[in-house]
Amino acid sequence: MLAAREPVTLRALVEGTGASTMAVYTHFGGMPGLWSAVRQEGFTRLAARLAAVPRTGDPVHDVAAHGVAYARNALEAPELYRAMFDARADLADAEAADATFQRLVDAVARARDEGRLDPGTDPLALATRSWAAGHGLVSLVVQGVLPAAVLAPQASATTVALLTAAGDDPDRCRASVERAWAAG
Amino acid sequence: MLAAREPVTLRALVEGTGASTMAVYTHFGGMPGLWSAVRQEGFTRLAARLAAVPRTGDPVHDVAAHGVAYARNALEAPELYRAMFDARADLADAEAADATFQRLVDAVARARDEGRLDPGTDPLALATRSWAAGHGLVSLVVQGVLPAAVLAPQASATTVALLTAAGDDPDRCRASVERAWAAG
DNA sequence: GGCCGTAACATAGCAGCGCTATGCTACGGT
DNA sequence: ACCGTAGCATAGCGCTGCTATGTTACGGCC
Repeated sequence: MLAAREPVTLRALVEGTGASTMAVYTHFGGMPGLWSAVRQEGFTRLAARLAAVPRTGDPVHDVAAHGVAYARNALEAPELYRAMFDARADLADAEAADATFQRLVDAVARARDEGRLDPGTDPLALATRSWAAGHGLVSLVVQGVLPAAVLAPQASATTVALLTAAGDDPDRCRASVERAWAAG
Repeated sequence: MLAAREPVTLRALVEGTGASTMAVYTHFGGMPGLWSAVRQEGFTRLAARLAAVPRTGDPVHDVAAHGVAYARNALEAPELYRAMFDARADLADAEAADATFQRLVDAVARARDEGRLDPGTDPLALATRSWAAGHGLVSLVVQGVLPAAVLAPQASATTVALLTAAGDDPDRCRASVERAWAAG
């Protein structure tokens, strides 16, 4: 129904399922609970995506690969991505989202610890910066403001800029990041 | 009503105004039209903000100043910013939004033409990159996912990274950008 | 100056929404 | 064999955006 742009109403949901509207209240407690479950499903899928990113010998590539996985997850289920960051429902499952975000923080920390980034780099701050930039790009694409074709080159360029500013060698960084986007 | 987190309903809107629900249909054609007008007002205010950014002798500072104005506009009316990018209403006033965005493109082009950025810099691409990153950061802050305190340092760092990657001198860039954020 | 066409509005009521009170039904423990 | 409980179907509540209809007030025309 999300993909078909149909309004998601309680009555339309149960129609054809043989169940009544009460089933939604038994299992989800109401429409807000159902939306919350949908959002949680979105974070679960994203977490699975990021967990599937392999750890290679190139930590900068791995950081970029997290971004690729993030973008692919959003583009393959844009409605779910939009629901995840919908403003009308407060996201109470912040701990699950935080755990997922921590994977990116760890990847950044590894790139620093293995000497690709400045020793003084704050992994949390850089990961936050990268996530925010990627989120903005993905949001605008998912919403149709920007065409999907700009996502890969823009995300790639932004990642290179952020990691280069954090100390990585520009050429080496570009190679690592573009390899991640080419593979994804 | 947006600021008070109250649901914006037709009947609640006209209550106390002496008008009836029909006035909304006469002037806006319905609730979607009213939301569209609200969003357009948001873009109008943003355009006014960006138009008020003075042109100084430092084009990189001016680029960053556009970001500062963008962020201030969003933080001073977060509900309006959220409405502007609400997914449930398609934004048909894309031409107005484009005209506003063009200001940033022009600022980037000036920074390139005055020699601060690489001659091969694509102003549209770099402006898009900057806007997307800023939009992501502002969205997460406005939605309460990130604390407001991280906005200035993160936006500043991202801007420096993007403009440095485009060819500006790192130290000079940092000085220009941080001066913009300190002034804003 | 008297008339009317039109634009704007108030009123009442429509279908649809999320939600809940109530009663039925089918299952598991004693 | 019994009953307590979990789950669900039904009916209906208040509210939503919206519309059909009647009313009013203003501006152009003879």
